[in-house]
Amino acid sequence: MPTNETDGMVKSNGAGSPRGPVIYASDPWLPGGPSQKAPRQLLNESERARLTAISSIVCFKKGELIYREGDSAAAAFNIIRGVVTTYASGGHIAAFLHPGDLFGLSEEGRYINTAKATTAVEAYRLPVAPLRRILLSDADVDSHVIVKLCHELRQAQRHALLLAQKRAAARLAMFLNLQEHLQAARGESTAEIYLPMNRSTIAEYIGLSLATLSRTFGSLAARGAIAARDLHHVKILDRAAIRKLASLGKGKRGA
Amino acid sequence: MPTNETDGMVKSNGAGSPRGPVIYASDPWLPGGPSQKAPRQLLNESERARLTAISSIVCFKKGELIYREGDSAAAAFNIIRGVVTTYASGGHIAAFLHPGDLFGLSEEGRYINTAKATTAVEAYRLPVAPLRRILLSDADVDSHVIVKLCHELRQAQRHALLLAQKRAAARLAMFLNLQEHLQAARGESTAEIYLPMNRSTIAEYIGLSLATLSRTFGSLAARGAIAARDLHHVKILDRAAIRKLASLGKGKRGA
DNA sequence: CGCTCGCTTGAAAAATATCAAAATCTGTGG
DNA sequence: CCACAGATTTTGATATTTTTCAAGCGAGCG
Repeated sequence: MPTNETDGMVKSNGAGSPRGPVIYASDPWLPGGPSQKAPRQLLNESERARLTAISSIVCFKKGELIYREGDSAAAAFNIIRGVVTTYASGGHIAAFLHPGDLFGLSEEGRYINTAKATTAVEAYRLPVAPLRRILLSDADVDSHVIVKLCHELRQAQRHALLLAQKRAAARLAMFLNLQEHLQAARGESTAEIYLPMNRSTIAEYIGLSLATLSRTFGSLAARGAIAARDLHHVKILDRAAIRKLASLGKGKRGA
Repeated sequence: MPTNETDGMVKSNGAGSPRGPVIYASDPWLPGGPSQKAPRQLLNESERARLTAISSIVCFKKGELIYREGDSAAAAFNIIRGVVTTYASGGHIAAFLHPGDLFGLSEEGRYINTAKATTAVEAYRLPVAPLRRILLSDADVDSHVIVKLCHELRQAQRHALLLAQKRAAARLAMFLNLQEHLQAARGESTAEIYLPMNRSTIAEYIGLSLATLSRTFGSLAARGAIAARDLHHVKILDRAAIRKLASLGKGKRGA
């Protein structure tokens, strides 16, 4: 068994299941506070129906490996519920994926990164062969893929922007902003920021040591900028402070 | 005059000019040393002819601003000669663009970043209106755009990977590797790495202060890992050392 | 010639990494 | 529901690294 990519428990795609694959893409980076603007669903009914026909639903337990870099890519996934983390070669974290996100795509024959379930995950599993047939035959889906890629590109660029910050507090502030905007883009409440991943995962994502990240959380809380209900729920108390940290690294440098 | 986007000197698109727009995309991240594998041209003759028909050739002087974030996007560009640097909002550097690269695209109505000529630049200028017509009418070009976007996405992810490194030497080593691979992908010689941008630009790109970057260059040279012919030409002497630095941050941590 | 701009170098200060121990959380089994 | 074991997170002390501020150097240019 070269991969455990099929290890996820398979549920029948029957009654009571969601209505079919959903792909969201919208620009979550609106200036100012997060907006509740509804995300844009990229697939129309007919496209969704065709994708549903070839898909099954799989579940992964928290922490479970979904696929490993280099495994031959048998399927792509579309998240229904939960959060997935992808790791680039070298062990660094490439992205956090949420419901509506698509992953396991954009490789040629083999997966180019490793995917792990950060929380319990439920997802559509889309076998590549039929998926490719659909993509090739439908020009509309093609253009949706373009939109999705632009979306991911912006994400990656924001990640780079975050990592280019020199101060730990600036990185964490940008990270929190990012999560909040993504939440808003998904149509979820932004009363509180939900951080499904654990501290070491965040530390890796924003390029800090675990100890420094912990201290930085503490320092922001001590300053009254944020309040942590528990390890996975943070509230921004002083938005101006967070924004200032995030925008130009503690506001020392002139704009 | 809301934008100087048309300030570049316009050359007649006549005899002696290159044969038409060229878009390259290939995976420059082949393991091991750089390869001389030829880059893949994405456009066929007919596509190129149609793009040529709507394009003019423009030139920009070294340091000249090509367009600014927020300007209304009148045209995209395809580089013939020279290097362009794009700046994300906040002044951070998003990417370095080379001949065969396309930029000024993937915005909606307005440019989302700022582009500046890092060296003297010659480029095809593709007005958006006719360009859009071509893209909409041609499914093939569509799929080429997808390939190109995947390419840019990988680039951005590598940039993030680079920035996630904690030690300055590791970042610089990754940067040099990256430039070398890109050179190889473009079919240029890799006897020497050409760095068209100045030191502060590199410093921004890899998220270090100018002083630290300078010291790190010096330190790598002192260790015999690299040799700098001048500020824009570097040779890797000890490839193993560079690779070790680039792969796991000085090799302290187990794989 | 004197200028500015870009790069290097120096010294001190600040920030972060590292190593290690204590505290807290999570999930499991009784 | 409680107690326990293992994993995760916080906190502490110290060592490195990087930033910062400032001064020098050199090339290109008016």
